[in-house]
Parts: sequence; structure tokens; C-alpha cells
Amino acid sequence: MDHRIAEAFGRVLRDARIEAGLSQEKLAFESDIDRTFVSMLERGVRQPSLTTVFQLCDTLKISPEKVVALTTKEIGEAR
Amino acid sequence: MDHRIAEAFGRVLRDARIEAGLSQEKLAFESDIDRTFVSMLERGVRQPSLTTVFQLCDTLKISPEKVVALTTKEIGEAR
DNA sequence: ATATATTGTCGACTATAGTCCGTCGACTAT
DNA sequence: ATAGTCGACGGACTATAGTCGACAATATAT
Repeated sequence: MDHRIAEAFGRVLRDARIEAGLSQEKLAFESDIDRTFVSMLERGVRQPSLTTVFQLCDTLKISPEKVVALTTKEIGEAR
Repeated sequence: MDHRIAEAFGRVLRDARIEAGLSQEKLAFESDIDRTFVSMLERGVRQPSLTTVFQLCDTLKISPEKVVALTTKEIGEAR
């Protein structure tokens, strides 16, 4: 698995969650995902499956394609 | 895992591969993914991780966000 | 100082993504 | 006929996505 993608996605996820005014726990619960796994995703130590992306986006009220587009941008701005 | 998403993605992937004029084997090899797994993805019996989506899109010369958008559309047109 | 909410982290687990070997059937050639 | 390409499918495997319970660390309050 490519760490750059996981890390980029993590930053996008965290930003979107903050933007939505949710705690990791609320986001996890609403998305039917474990809290610790959301934490791992945001820190980029794990990457999501496609359905996990859709579940999170559903809760965050942001389109999956936008999250993916933002992730692609984040990869470009490699840090 | 949500089968509807895997199946929708499978249809999008197959269409994109045909469009690109590639066999499953070529797509798999170029994307550094196993041949049998591409087959499973197209049939919707498995779902991809985020990096797998990016790898396939790279080979298919289609943006990941477009694939995700098409997948969302396919889900809507549930069959 | 001390509640309270939030996130990080650990260990052990289960489910599934992804690999690698092979065989078979359908189709298209020669 | 038969050789070649292609895709479905099998079993057995390894790597990792995702769960769960508990506790420490942090921040933000009061």
C-alpha cells in the first residue's frame, strides 16, 4: 500500500471532519466504523476501502469524488 | 462491505478498461495488481482499497475522481 | 486543581483485500 | 483439428482493513 495516498487521504478526512464540526467518535459512530480506525485513517497509518470512503462521505455530507479530488491534490503537494 | 458499491465499481472498471482497449491481464500487469483480482473487481465480488483505485486509474488514464463519480452514478441506477 | 471531552495507542482478534498457482470454457484464428 | 487469447473460477496462501476493550495523554473547560 502506498503511504502517500493514505497520508493525503488522512489530511483530507481530518479537514472535512473539523469542517463538519464532528468528533472522531461521532463521525465513526454515524458512519458505522470503529473510532480507533478513524483515528488511524486520519493519521495515515491505514488506508480505507472504497465503501469506507463512501460511508465517511455520507456522514460528512461531502461527495466521494470531491474527497478523492482533494486527496489527489494533497498528493501533488507532497510534504 | 457493501456489495452495491463493489458491483457498481466493477461495471465502471470494466467499461473503462474496454474503452482503453486493454485485456484484464494487461491492465493488471501495468497496474501492478494480480490478474485474478482484477477479474474479481470487475465481477463485483471484491472491492478495492483507495490505492488500488489510484493504481488502476493511473493505467487507464482516467482520473480517480471521475471513476468515483461514475461509480456513484452506477449506484443510483441500481439494477 | 479537577472534571470532561477528545484523541492516541496498544494488543488481540476477525474479515477481507490481494497474490499465486492452476484448470476450464468460449471465442478466433490458422 | 489445434494453437492462442481471453476471462471465469478454484484453493491455498499472506497482508492488511476493520473491530473491540482498555488505558494514557491531551486539551479545554469550570
